[in-house]
Amino acid sequence: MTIRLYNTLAREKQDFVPQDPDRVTMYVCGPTVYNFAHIGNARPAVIFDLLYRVLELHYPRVVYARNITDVDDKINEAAAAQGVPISEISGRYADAYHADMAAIGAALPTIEPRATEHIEQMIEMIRRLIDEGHAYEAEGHVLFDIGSYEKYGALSRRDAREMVAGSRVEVAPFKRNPGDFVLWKPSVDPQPGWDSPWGWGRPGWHLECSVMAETHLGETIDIHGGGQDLIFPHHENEIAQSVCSHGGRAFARYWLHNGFVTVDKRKMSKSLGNTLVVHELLKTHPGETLRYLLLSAHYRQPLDWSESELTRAQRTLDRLYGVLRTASDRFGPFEAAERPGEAFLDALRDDLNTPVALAEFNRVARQLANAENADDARAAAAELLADAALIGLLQASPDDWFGAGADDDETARIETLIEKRNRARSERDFATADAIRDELTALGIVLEDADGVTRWRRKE
RNA sequence: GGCUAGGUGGCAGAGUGGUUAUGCAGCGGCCUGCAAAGCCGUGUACGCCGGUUCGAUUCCGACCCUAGCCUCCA
Repeated sequence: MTIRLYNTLAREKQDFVPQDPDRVTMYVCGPTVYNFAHIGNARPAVIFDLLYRVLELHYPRVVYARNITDVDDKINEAAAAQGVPISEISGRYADAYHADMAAIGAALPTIEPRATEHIEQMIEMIRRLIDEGHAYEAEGHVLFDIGSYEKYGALSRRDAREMVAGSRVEVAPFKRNPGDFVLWKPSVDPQPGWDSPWGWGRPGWHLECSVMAETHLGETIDIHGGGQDLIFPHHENEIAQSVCSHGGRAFARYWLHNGFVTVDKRKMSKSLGNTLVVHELLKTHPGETLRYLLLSAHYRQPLDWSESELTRAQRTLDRLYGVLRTASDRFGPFEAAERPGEAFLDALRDDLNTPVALAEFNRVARQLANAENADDARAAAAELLADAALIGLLQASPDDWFGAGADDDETARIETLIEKRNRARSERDFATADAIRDELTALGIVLEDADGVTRWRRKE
């Protein structure tokens, strides 16, 4: 019954106890919209959306905020390179992000704040930090003084002093401490900017998440999620900004971090040139296949992406849809149960153990395949469909899944051939029947004769 | 160098101090005119070396290997 979550702050699984059970709050770092999302960006979207769905089953109100970073130097570069305003870049890729995430079943969050709509609140937070002695102005910049926050480094378990030695970048001369980070920086002409007490400029990247979380969720939030690479410095900095501008009160109570999607065991990155863009993957694979693969490993583990793994995910889904189709024809129609199965839910409540949940899912599917009467079939299907709805799989109709892409004319042609073949079969003219089947095979159509019915599916 | 995850059967991937994960592939069988689909059966896996224990893949220690963060990054 209890939801258990691995809290990076404590480095252990803990029982999840919300501050206010009537309003659970969750914030997840969203995309910087300067390009198409890659499959690594999709992982947190899918994982935290699933967590949100699980939480919704247990609490009357869950507020999930996931930001869109629409002011950032990378957006500026892309805009400059293409000679268009930054809003065109951020608008285009925010739309693409929404379309791609919808295709893999990751719903929109409750709130999707945009950085550019919170400049006023950002300036306000900076002002508070300066007033409290946590930030200082230097050469048009405003910097956070990490020396002013004793617990800096608690999340990443890093010592700020060591970072001097480890620092591989040149430190700006006006910083008091090499680890001090920018809250506000000056803009020059083509760059976007806003008026502020410190001159015309733009906010630092870390600031927006603190501000948007505060604006929409309050000072202390229940859950904060993001990729493991954000632990340092991004999340560390968020904590510093929020705690110091909130009179020392906690920022987030449970910190969750997803592992990376890798290619050939290496983290996907622009510099390695191994990014796989969701937009492209969707041209050759259904969104559910991408989703199944994303869920097949535990969210904190690395997930090595490959075409062969995608094929496996696809085959597993083919079997699940096949079982559902056959059972529906025999005993359907089916209706989903009100709640997913308990074993399935237990797996998800245990730090979102999706591999165990999927094992349970497959077990229920086998029960459905083995059902010998309508009651057993309906019971198994009800559970399977409720599980499927929660985890976002089997959301297509089996016929669409197997016949995807077939237009009406083609469907009619295929069915005519099937009728012809079945006439031949009933006359025991197997030579003709097999010739027709071969003809269909050549068209990429596979036939299945079962329960006195011939079903067909497209085979790639 | 500092910090953090990992190393499980052919592959992917959970988990556990002593008993079947699950999926994909393979093999055998049932079913089928033959197939396909589905179902049933099948494989003594837990990096290496020590230690604790009646018993360790699971706990402890050392070692080897891999990836990640320390710089923008999901």
